[in-house]
Amino acid sequence: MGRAPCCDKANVKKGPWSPEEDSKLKEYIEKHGTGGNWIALPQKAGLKRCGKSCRLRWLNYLRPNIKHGEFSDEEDRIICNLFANIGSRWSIIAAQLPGRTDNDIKNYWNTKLKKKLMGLVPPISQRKIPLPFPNSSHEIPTSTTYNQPLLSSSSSLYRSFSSGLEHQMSNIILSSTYPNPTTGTTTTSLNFQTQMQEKYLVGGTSTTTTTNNPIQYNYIPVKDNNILVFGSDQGRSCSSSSDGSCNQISYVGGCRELKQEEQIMGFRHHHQGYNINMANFNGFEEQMMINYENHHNLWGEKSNGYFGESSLEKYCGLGDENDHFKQLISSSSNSNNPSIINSYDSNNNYGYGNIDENKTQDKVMYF
DNA sequence: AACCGATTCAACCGCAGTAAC
DNA sequence: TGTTACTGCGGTTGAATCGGT
Repeated sequence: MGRAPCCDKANVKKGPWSPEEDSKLKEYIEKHGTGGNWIALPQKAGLKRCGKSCRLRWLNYLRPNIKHGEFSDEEDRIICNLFANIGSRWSIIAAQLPGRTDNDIKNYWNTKLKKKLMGLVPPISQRKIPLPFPNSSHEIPTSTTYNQPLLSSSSSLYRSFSSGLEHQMSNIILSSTYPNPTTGTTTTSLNFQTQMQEKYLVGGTSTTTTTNNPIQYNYIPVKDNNILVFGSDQGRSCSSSSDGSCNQISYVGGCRELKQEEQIMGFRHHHQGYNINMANFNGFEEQMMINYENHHNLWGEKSNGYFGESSLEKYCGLGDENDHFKQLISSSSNSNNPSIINSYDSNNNYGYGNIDENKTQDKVMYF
C-alpha cells in the first residue's frame, strides 16, 4: 500500500480564486507557514481547494514581494539571455528575477517577448537560398506528395537516410510509395533508405528499379515558419575529446521541428563550444550553417562560450557576463552546456561541417 | 452600442523525479 | 522492493479583457 489519497478530488473547487479564498490562504500561511505539506493545508485553512491549487495560488500571486506589471528592459535582457542559454526552464529563469514567477515569465515570453524578437530576424523566405523544388516560391504544403524527392544527394536528410537512420526520420517522412508500372499497383514495401540510395546515391549504385518508376515521397508539412532540424543537436551524436569538447559532429541524429524562437535564439548543444545543425524546410532543402572553419580562432575561443553570433546575441548583447549562466546550468543537474551556434555567413546562408580540431581551415560544406 | 477577433494571464493538466508507506 | 502519493515543472487552456470596426 502507498499513501492515502491527498484530497477528495470530486469535492474540491476549481477555477478562479475569490478574494475570500485568497485572504483565508494568506492568513493561514502567514500565521502557520506551509508546514511543508500543501496537501493538508487547504483543510486546515478551511479551503475547499486542492493542495496543488493552493500552492500555485500562493507562489504565483499571494506570497510577499511578488512583482506584477511591466517588465523592464533589464528584465527583458536577462530573460533573453537565459532563454538563449537554457531554453524554457522558467523556474531557473525566475530565480534570477526577484519577484517574478516562472508562470509570469512564461506568459510574458509567450505573449510578448517572443513576438518582439521575432520581428528582429528576416522571415525564412527572405533569408534562405532559392528553393530548388518544386518551384521557387515558399508555399507551405498542407499535404503533399511529390513524384520526386525534395532532397538532393547533398542534403543532410539524404545523408541521414543513407546512414540507415530513416527510422529516426519518421516524423518527417510519413511514407513512401512505389508505383509499379507493370502491374499498375502501388506498394510501400521498399524502405525509404533503399529508395533513396537507389535513386540518389552518388557513385553509381544501381538505379534500374527507380529510373523509370517514379517514387512518391510523402512529407509531413512543417508548421508555419518552423523548419526541420536534424543532426547532432538532435541525436546527441558527437564524439568527444578528452577535454569534453565536441570534436566531430556527424549527421546522425533525430529530427524535430525547430521553432521560430529557436531559429532566433540558436540551438543549444550538449557539448562545449561547437555545434553543427542541419535543417530542412518543409521537405525542401534548407540552408545549413555553421562555418566551422573559424571555430577556434573566432568562435571556439570566445570567453562566453558562445559559438557564432545569433540574432539574439545581436539584440541582447550577450557577453562575457553570461559565464554565470553556464554555472547555473551545470549546477542544475544537466550536463548540457550552453552555446549559441547558428549563424549566417556573409551570403546570409547557413553552413555546416565536421570539426577537425587540428585544422582551422578545412572543408566547409554548404547545401 | 454591439460585435468579434486578438491578446492576456490565472489556473489547470500531465509528466517526471522523489518520498513515503 | 513495489506501489502510490507528493512536489515541482513546463505546456496548455479558456475566461476576461482589449481594441478595432
